[in-house]
Amino acid sequence: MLKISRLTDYGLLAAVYLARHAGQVTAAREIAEFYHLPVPAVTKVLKALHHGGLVHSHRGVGGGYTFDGDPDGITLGHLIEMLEGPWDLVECETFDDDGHATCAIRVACPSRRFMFGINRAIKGAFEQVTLGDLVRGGMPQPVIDKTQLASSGEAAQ
Amino acid sequence: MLKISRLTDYGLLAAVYLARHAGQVTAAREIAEFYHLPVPAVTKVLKALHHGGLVHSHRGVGGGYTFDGDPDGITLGHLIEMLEGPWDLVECETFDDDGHATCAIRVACPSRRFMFGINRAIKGAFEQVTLGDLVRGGMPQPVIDKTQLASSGEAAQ
DNA sequence: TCGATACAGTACTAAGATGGTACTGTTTCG
DNA sequence: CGAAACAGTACCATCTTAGTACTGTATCGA
Repeated sequence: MLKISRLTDYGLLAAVYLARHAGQVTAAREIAEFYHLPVPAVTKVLKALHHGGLVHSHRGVGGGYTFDGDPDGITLGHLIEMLEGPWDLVECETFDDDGHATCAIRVACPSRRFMFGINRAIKGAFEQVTLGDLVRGGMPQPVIDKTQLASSGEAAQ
Repeated sequence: MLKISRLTDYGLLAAVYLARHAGQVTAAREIAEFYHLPVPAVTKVLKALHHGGLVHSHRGVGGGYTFDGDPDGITLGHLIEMLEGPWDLVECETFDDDGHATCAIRVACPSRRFMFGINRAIKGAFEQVTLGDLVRGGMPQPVIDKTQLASSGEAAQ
C-alpha cells in the first residue's frame, strides 16, 4: 500500500512539536505523552531526526532535543528522507547492498523512463511542503508541473 | 517505505499500454511480453483494472482487454484506487473490518487533523496527473495548495 | 461438438517490511 | 555517585507483498 509508515508519522509529529517549541530542550517522554504514543517509538524517530541533522540532542538530566533552524528551509521530502532513508516511489533506480539494480532488466526496460517520471513528479510535490507549513497548520495543494516526465528524455512506452 | 507497490507499477504500465492501443483487443500475454513481466502478475492487475471499470474484457480465443474511454478523464489517483483499493497516506481515518478505527485514540488524538491535512494535500497531487499525461509522456509537477490543511478545521498540534 | 484460448475468481506460500520493545553503553546534572 | 536521558544495536511477532497455482467460464473455429 502507498502510505506513510506509522513511525514516519511519529517523526513528523515530533518535528512539528519541536519546531513549535523552538529553542526549548524537550525530552522524548514529553512528546510521547502529548501525542499518546509509546515512548520507545518516539525515541527511535527522534534519533533519526538527530542523525539527519534536524535537531540537536542534549544528554543527561534535563536533556532532550531542540530545534533552532528555519522551519521553511526544511521540506516534507527532507523529513521523510531522514525518517525512512533514501526513498523512491518506484524501484527502477534502486540498488541493493551489492550495487546491483533491483530491476533485473533495467537497461532494456521499456518503462524505466516512464516510471522515473512519475517518481520525480510526485516527489516534487513533497518538496513543496515545508516544516513551516506543517507548523502553521496550512498546507499547500501540490500542483503537478507536466514537463517533469518529458524532461527525463523521450517518452517511454 | 513510501513507495508504489510493484503490482501497482504493472497496473500503470498496462493501463498506458491499453490507452496507447485504444480500441484494440489486447491479451495479457502481449502486455507482459512487451514489458518483460510475468504473465500471471499482469493478468492479476488487468483483472483489477477491469473490476475498476477502466477496461473492457473479451473472453475466448482472440480475447483480451480494451480501453476506449477518455485518458484525460482518469487520474493517477483513480488508477491507484483501482489497483490498491481505497488508500490513504496516513491511517488516522482507517477502519478495520469490524468497523473499529485503527487508531485507538482517534477521538482524542491531537494530531488527527494535522495528519489528515497532509493526506489531502498529497493525494491532491495524484489527482493532477491523468492517464493522458502518462500516455503522452509529459507529466506535471504537482503544486501544493497550502490552504488544504487549514480548510480541514483549526490547525492541529 | 469439441478443443484450444483467454479471462474470472480464489487461495496459498515464501520473502520482506514494519512496529514495538529490550538491552547495553554514554553523557550530564546535582 | 546515582538518576535521568540520549546512542546504538538487536530481536521478534505480525503484516504485506509478489508470485504462482488451480478451478471455472466464455468464446472462437475446426
